[in-house]
Amino acid sequence: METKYGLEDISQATISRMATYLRCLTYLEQQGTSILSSRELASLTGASAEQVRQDLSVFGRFGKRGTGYDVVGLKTEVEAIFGRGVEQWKCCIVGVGSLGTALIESRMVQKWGFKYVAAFDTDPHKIGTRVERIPVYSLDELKTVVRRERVAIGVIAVPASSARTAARILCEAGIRGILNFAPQSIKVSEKIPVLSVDLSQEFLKLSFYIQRAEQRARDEQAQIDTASHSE
Amino acid sequence: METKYGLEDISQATISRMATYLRCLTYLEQQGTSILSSRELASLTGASAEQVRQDLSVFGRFGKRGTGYDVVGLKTEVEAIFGRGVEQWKCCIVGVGSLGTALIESRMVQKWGFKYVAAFDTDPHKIGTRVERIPVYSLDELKTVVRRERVAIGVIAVPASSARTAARILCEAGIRGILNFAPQSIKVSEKIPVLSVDLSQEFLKLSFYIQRAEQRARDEQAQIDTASHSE
DNA sequence: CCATGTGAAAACTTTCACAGCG
DNA sequence: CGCTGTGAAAGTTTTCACATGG
Repeated sequence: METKYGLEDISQATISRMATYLRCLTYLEQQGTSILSSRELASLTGASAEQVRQDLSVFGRFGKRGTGYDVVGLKTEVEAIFGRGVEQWKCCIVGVGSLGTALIESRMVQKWGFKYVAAFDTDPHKIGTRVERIPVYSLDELKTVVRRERVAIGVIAVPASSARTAARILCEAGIRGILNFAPQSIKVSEKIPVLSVDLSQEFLKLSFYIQRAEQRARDEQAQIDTASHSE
Repeated sequence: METKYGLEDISQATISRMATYLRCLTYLEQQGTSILSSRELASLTGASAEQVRQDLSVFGRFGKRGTGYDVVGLKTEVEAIFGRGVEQWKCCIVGVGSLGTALIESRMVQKWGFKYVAAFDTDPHKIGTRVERIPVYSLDELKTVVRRERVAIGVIAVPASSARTAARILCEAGIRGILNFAPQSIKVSEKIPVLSVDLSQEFLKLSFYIQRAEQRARDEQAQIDTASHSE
């Protein structure tokens, strides 16, 4: 039951893959699968089998040689790595626009031990209402509420122009980490982790990959044409 | 004006940073900044100055030695790299739940040359309505509409259990790329790029970083305590 | 003199190959 | 015998150092 690991020197890529493994393990558990090999987990997640083993070995030895991994056991270990069981992560949302509302409504997050306890906005029409039972407060109340409720994670879902102000207030309130959905890079104290997700950037990246894929297809076609021509 | 580049062998990390540079350049253009150095762009984006120069050098030589980069000129070049100007990217959304609606309502995407032209759902109450002027069709009509409108990008915003079906239908309709917001890995033909964004995974990652940051802080504090004790 | 652009070194990540164990 | 766990090799990315040119 020892899950001893120095939390340092673990690459972002490893953490991303660990999160993906966890999602797959949950799915497999629901399916009733009890044992799986690194190869199977690899093919489900798009990684290589060696990479799966390497990633897991950073945190401990969870498998049985000759057999593989116990799905439930490994899932429990990976959940522990992500802090599940240690605590219920209380979250708040700053910005109750369509994205903020969507984030609250998508209950995805509850499944992993996260829980929204408050939302904040500057719009007087929204203040005092509730979104899925979560009360919407004025931004002025943020510090008080975050401190009182001991909110751990602040989710920024405001326009880019207000993002930095939101981050500053959250930090002053003693937030422990920030998830930023505004298309604006955020700088706070080194001690507060900030993770930014820029949805429009994903569209840009995809359009690049599309162009590249289509360019490759054209190149291949050209090669086939040349080959058949020289026959 | 030459923007010649082999679109191959460019790392995902470089593309992500390029998208971030583009966001900053747009911001700087609005601010009225006309010239900037690699160092300034680096500090705005969190990369290093060398990395900025290395990234840009993959695509061409856009700067003036001793001076820096012309904001508008560089922005135009980077936009071209992402396919801006080449075409208006037509998008469709599969799944008009809160996330799908939020994606349509957040106009962020229009700014970069993307445009929603259709949405699809299986809910009879939604079919025939409009979300921000975008018509909602039945999923059965997807192939016809995507082909007719020559939709380039399909955005999946359905629950995990329906994601693969959605992807399959999109591919059959001749979509050129997929942006997947469902917490489910998607496998399609090698030729169709798929980019997945799993929001709940971001929460998990953040909780890991919070634990690590707090562990570090405790370790540092312990060292200070030890040091002062041995005095 | 300044900041870019770029080979080369350092650091890091992934893959390989196989020892070790159920 | 099969699959994990792991050092070492191969490959990739980042940083360094400096030549180059406005």
